[in-house]
Amino acid sequence: MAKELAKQYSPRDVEDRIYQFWLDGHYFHAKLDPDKKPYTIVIPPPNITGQLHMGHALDETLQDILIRFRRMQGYDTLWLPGTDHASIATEAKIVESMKKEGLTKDDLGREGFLKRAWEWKAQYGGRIVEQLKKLGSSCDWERERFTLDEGCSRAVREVFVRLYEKGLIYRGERIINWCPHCQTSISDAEVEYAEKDGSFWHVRYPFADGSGYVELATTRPETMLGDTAVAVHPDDERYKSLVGKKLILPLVNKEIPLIADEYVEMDFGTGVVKITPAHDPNDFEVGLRHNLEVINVMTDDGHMTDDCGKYAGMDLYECRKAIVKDLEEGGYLVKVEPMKHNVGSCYRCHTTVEPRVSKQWFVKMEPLAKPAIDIVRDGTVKFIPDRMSKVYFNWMDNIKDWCISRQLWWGHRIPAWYCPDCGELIVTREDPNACPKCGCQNLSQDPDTLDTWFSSALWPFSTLGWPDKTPEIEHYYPTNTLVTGYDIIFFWVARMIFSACEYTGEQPFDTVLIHGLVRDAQGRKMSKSLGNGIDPLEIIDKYGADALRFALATGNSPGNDMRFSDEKVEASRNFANKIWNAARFILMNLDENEPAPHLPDELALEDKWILSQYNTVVKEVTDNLEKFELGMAVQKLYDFIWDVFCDWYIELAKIRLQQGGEAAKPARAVLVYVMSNTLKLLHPFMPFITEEIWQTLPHNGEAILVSPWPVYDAALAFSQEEAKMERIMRAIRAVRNRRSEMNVPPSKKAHVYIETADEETFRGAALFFQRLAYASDVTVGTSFEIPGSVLIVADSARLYIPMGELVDLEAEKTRLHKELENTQKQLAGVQAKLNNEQFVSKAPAPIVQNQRDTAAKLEEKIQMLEQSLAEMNQ
RNA sequence: GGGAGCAUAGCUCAGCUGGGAGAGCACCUGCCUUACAAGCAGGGGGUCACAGGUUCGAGCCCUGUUGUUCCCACCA
Repeated sequence: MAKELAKQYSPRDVEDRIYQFWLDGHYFHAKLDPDKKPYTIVIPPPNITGQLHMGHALDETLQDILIRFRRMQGYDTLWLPGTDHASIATEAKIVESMKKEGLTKDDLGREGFLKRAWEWKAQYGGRIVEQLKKLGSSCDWERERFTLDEGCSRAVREVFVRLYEKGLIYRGERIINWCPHCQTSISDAEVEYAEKDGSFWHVRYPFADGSGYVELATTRPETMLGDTAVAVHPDDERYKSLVGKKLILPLVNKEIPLIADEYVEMDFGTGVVKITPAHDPNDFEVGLRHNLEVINVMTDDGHMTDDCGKYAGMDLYECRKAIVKDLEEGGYLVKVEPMKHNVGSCYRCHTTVEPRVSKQWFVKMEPLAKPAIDIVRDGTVKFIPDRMSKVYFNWMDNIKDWCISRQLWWGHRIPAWYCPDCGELIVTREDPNACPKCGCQNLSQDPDTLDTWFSSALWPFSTLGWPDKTPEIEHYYPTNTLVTGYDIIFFWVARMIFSACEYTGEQPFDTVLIHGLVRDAQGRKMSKSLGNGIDPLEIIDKYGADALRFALATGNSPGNDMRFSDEKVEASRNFANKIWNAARFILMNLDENEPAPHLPDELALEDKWILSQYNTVVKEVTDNLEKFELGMAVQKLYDFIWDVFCDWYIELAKIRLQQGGEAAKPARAVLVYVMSNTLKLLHPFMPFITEEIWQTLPHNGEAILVSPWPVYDAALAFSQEEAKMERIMRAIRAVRNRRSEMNVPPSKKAHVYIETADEETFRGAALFFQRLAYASDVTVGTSFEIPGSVLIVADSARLYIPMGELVDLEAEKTRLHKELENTQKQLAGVQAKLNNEQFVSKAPAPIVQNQRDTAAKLEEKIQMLEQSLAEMNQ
């Protein structure tokens, strides 16, 4: 009985059903089986504010491929999913939604705000998770985590306290990056620099004693209100004698000193720099060296402070204009030059960040960085591709202290309390009731929260129960592979590595698989502002998740960006359809009681050939996957399934299938065997369609995703049969080729005479020629003389096809001459190599042998061509 | 200023430890050959950016040049 399948594969009818089937079977759930080797991946937790984009799609696809592969190989696999609370992004969203109701954070208060945030999380935080499922991600949803859940929060607290106790966390006034829009400090890593057009204002600062002035230049005139010195280089002859004199700060009319500091570059501009310790990192350092006053002129939301006189309350850019105008009117402005300079902006909201002195919490990085550098240098943690470790080293070698406090409410609150009476600072694992020093009970907790990345840094172990020694930590930690994009090596990967070294004493994972960005068809970064983003969900809807996954995996190599286009998905969709139809064909031909895949005792030549080819694919694909060469693995499967299995084997199998009876049995068995095992190899890449088809085919076991991964089988290596089959295939291609060149329609069949020394092989292949080379009849012999026939010379046979009226003897001669010449040229090339003493003695034996074989084939062909030409001339 | 990637067919890109120059799309020719026209068969098309070097042999390794993209640092 033939089972009926639709002519075209329809992912929509399959995917949700199959996914539910997997969920119902709890196949994704890690069983914590101590007898099995674990394989663990922790997901890069997407933001709860996130919408699935192509970057996620790629990231998830790669992880799912690895997890499914290892699961089938028999590992106890855990793919641990979860989401990130995304402090800045989420808080911004909540504030935004409150704004619509005319509410501010202060209106609601901290508690009210947090309540609202948790409500928002409950409503929308799961959206991204549902979207991940559409991709087919086989995460262990029963272990889903959230960076702000109880366990992760406990880990955060533990780490904070430990670092504090160790003296690696400190609080201090430092210059930090301030985002006036998000109204919080951000870390150095969170600033993006871009070159922008600006102006260079040249200004005169007069000496207090009226003895002239110095000229300096600035790109940010508004900061001059916070100037507390002007600096020159100590060796600068122009100014040496003037150092120590007082200058009048224009507009402010305050005296500031002219100081000497090596930081100043003599050759740049006028060699004079205004020093604003509160608003420039370098100036801050200068200020420390010279004990200068630090005057903050900017408010949290980017306006001038009340101390700024007439400029107070202006927004920075308003103020800049006003100051420039006043400088001009006061005769201080010398000139304005256009200038390109790098401006930092907030990675979340892209507002220009302002350097600003502020009291913040920092992690002392140097002691933490060292072990983290070593563990990568000694290979315990490997980056793929390797060059990414250079990016890592570069950052770690020049690491600066990490500003971890944020002036936000949504996040892990800093576990520090201040005593109003004695000023004691209390940092503890349990919330304190009273000051341990003076007993005061009126403690106040630090209002700040921690950088989101502080909790993400602990993700590989906080999710497994750390700091407790849970069975999960024991079994699944250290995890194995981390898959992520190169854009977050600093934010996340580096911080996980040093965190793991410090707190767990082990690497968080052994391999970091880095992928690139998914760009649009023109190679542009996908972005909201450009509106060129491609929605993975729309692609899934249109082409299916398998097609999307396949498109993302194909031609993708570690660390490199890739372009995404509809054409690519279409090609993948077509491939899915090809597989679907191959399955449909096989099913059409199966007996009602076809047994599960097994190999018959009697195998035909073509059976051995396909099994041998399949066997090679098993080996290579497994090998590729183990080496994280996913793009290569997928390419091999594509080629094998389409070009080898479908285009040749299925066509050859049709012969016996149509004969029916006993002849059909082994063909059916081999079809089912190769098909279902190839589906297994393809399953990590295209999970839905492979499961769907596998379930329809005769099979053992519950589901393909938990079926054993195929292994290389020496018993299936049939090299002689492969060689024989190749010979036949070459002859068939040669016939097709000739007929095509002569524009003979397929409907015009013709008798084919095969003249060969290897009669046995070709006699056995007679039906192949009928089926695949448009032969009406096939006669095999050692010598023929067929007048008025087309002559085709393959390397091991001459084929005559009588086609009377179509044959132009002279044209045939010319063609054969040309072919002879070409073949002779080829042979000459090969022989040149073989005659080279150096080549023969130095090249590896298999390479030399290969050249000898090629020469033999060419010689054989030349001989046949010459013979043919001689016969034609008679 | 420092570092990295990329440059292969008209387009997009594979090419793993050096030995066959490849795929998809596009193009041309012929086919509805009952699994698949989302298909089948055949075809054209490349100085592997340029110049040197190492090697029996280089798209691949080394040096330099050009073009291009990115990352880091940052001179006000």
